Amino acid sequence: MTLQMIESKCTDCPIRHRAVCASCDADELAQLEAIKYYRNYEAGQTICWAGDEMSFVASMVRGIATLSQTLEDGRTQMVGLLMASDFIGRPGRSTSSYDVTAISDVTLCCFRRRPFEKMMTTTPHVGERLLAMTLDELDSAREWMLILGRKTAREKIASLLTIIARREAAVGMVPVLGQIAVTLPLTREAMADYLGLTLETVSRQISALKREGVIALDGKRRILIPDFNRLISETGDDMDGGLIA
Amino acid sequence: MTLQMIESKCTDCPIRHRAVCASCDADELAQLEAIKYYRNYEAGQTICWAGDEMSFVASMVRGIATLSQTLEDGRTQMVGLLMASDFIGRPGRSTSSYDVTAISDVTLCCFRRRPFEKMMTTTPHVGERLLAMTLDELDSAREWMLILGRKTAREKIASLLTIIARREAAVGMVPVLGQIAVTLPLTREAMADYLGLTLETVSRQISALKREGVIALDGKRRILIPDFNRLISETGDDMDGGLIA
DNA sequence: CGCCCGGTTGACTATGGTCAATACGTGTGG
DNA sequence: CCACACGTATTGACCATAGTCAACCGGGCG
Repeated sequence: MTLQMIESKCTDCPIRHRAVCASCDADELAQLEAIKYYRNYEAGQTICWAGDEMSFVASMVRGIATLSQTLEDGRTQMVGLLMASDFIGRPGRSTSSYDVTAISDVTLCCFRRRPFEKMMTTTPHVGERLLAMTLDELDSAREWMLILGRKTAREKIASLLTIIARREAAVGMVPVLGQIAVTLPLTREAMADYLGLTLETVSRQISALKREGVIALDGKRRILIPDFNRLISETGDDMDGGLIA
Repeated sequence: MTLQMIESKCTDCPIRHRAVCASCDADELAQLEAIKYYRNYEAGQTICWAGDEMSFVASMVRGIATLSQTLEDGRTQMVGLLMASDFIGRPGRSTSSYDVTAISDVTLCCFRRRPFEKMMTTTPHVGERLLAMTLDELDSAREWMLILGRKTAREKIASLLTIIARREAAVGMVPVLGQIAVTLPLTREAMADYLGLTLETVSRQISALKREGVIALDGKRRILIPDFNRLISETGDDMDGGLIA
């Protein structure tokens, strides 16, 4: 049992300024406070199955979870990677469209569905923030469509690594001078499900990138990136830059 | 020059009840009316390029357009198919993230960006409706991720045909008894860009489905579906039904 | 100790991509 | 009117990338 972090005050919350509540004023925050409760999940637990009734929507407070779809013959495709401050659930729909799985220990800040939906119609900031977040999600989903549809296995791996590195950087993990380290929270199989590959192909491509010095491994899950631009040049994208000079 | 359909009154508009203005009341509609204007594009014209400054957001009134992304070596992936009532543009961002191309003659109902964004903060219904539409878009993007990442070429074609058939049905094209006809507005190349395939593979798979009697062609662009369930069984999805008993 | 899980690697195969020839329909100009 | 070119689609031969099946490795834990 890892039941830590039973936060109660929104004002102390680590995701206060990035989650769906980010632009709420004190009064709105109080309303949210009244309908919220925390839930914890252990690594590997399923948060919900596609088709399940969901009595709440939620913000990810801590940990990592995946959103995935499965064909009946077992092929699965991950369609979202949820990290701290991401939103779970769809206002206006009471069943989940996807399997949601905790892949590390996860803490959710849950809001009961009905009161939350009501709040969306009465207070402007929640809906506005949710729209902005949804538009961002849509952009990343479309970025993934490009990766899934048009990139080679090697480019897919490089793209995944740069995306995770950028997200970790955005959340505030400071890059060590010159050498960026990514703790990638995914098994080879999970990466495969994300990238539309098999786990063998993922393993082979990671080995190839390692062999050629594009990345280095520290254990199985920690990846060191000696030259971020080199990695970016393997993604097939524009060398637009963004993170790192 | 096909400058038809210069509608002016929102109340007569064919997309009045499905577009971003769907849930507006009379007063809100009047405000929109004040900032709107129409634009026409011919088949093949580019509405805007990725990175372009966009001074407006818009609703598709008529026609079909595509949203696509291109890698610098020319590989392109379509990330959205816009039909009547779909929304173009992203409030809060002034440049387009994607290439938008008219593939049939298109009429847009454009709203000047600034006033539109202002309206989003002052009137609730526009933002709410846009959120609902964006959530739907996100769902279809994720459905496409599954198709792109995990389906075979044959399943991809079958999936595309069922999706277009369902959308045409939703818009009100009545299926002929037993025999559904889909007028697919896409060239083989556009289908390939949508499905993450080459145009040759698209052509081969369509020929195969025709050879086996799953579909029949009427010209190059019109596809007859004698048994919709048969086609669904080729998509790899659940036989959940939905359209047609 | 031995099992299990996650990962790596190898040998072979299959699916879809590449390159190229051909067909078909439509509009243009001699 | 026909010849031609152009854009779109079809088909074939060959090939490359990634998938399949299987063996093996190494660490953690009962």
